[in-house]
Amino acid sequence: MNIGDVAERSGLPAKTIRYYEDIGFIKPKRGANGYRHFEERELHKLAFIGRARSLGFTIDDCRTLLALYEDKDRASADVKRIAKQNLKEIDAKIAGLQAMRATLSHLVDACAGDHRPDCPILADLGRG
Amino acid sequence: MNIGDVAERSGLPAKTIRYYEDIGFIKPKRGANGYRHFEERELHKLAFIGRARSLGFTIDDCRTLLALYEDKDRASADVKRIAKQNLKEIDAKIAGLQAMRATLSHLVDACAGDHRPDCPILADLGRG
DNA sequence: CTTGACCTTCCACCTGCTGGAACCATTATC
DNA sequence: GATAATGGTTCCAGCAGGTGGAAGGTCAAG
Repeated sequence: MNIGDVAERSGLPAKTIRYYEDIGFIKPKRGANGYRHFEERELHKLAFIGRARSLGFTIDDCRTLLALYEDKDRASADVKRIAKQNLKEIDAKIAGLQAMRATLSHLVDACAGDHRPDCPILADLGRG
Repeated sequence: MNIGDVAERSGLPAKTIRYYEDIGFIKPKRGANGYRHFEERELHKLAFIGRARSLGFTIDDCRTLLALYEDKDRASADVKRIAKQNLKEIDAKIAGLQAMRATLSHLVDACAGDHRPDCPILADLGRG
């Protein structure tokens, strides 16, 4: 497979795949023309990383997960620990966004949204 | 006021204030010793930006909001439109995180977390 | 033979700061 | 007056996680 096929099948942009090679996730062989040649195994890994990233794992998490994934002797406890930590971080992010949403929503409701210059949103931002 | 006082009173790090000068939010006068000299007005603006940032507005949003804030003839409708757009984006982020949380939480529950190598989290990430 | 899609490398840029080095100014203490 | 702590200044580099674009090589079709 060339990079374009892998991009399509993994859902990752070709740019990103090259970047992932840069940072050492994959090491595709090269053809005589210099083109990267990917095996199923690499596609698989990239798809793994793509899913992990979309679940909010950092690149560093991915490295660990990948190592665990490839180590047949690893304990599931290690993976669970990382996932739980990630879950906690997601919860914190959600809570932060919800607080932000409440404040903003309150201000939007209070704002008439008409053609007069009076605006509670700016009044709130400018208080103090 | 020197930058340290402004940092304390606005809650923004001095580094960030210098950065905000760099990108043109404020233009403090300079004393004979080269020190930045801030007026109340600048402090006010910085606090405004700080609050807007903490509500999830981008730097670019802040520019617009500040312009509206300083324009006594602006309509509150403009501000409301920006805030509503921001609210939509916050909602989308929350929804994304919640979906992510559901998937991950499900996997964490399914994972025994013992010393055996069998791990549903990795199994899920590696499917396909 | 040319067109166009695909591939390569490299370098810069994005957001929103943050850290550090190297240096000057002010103030408090001895 | 010397010294040290605490300000302030500049500039340069870097974080995550890529993205955009230029300049050029390659391949398959018509």
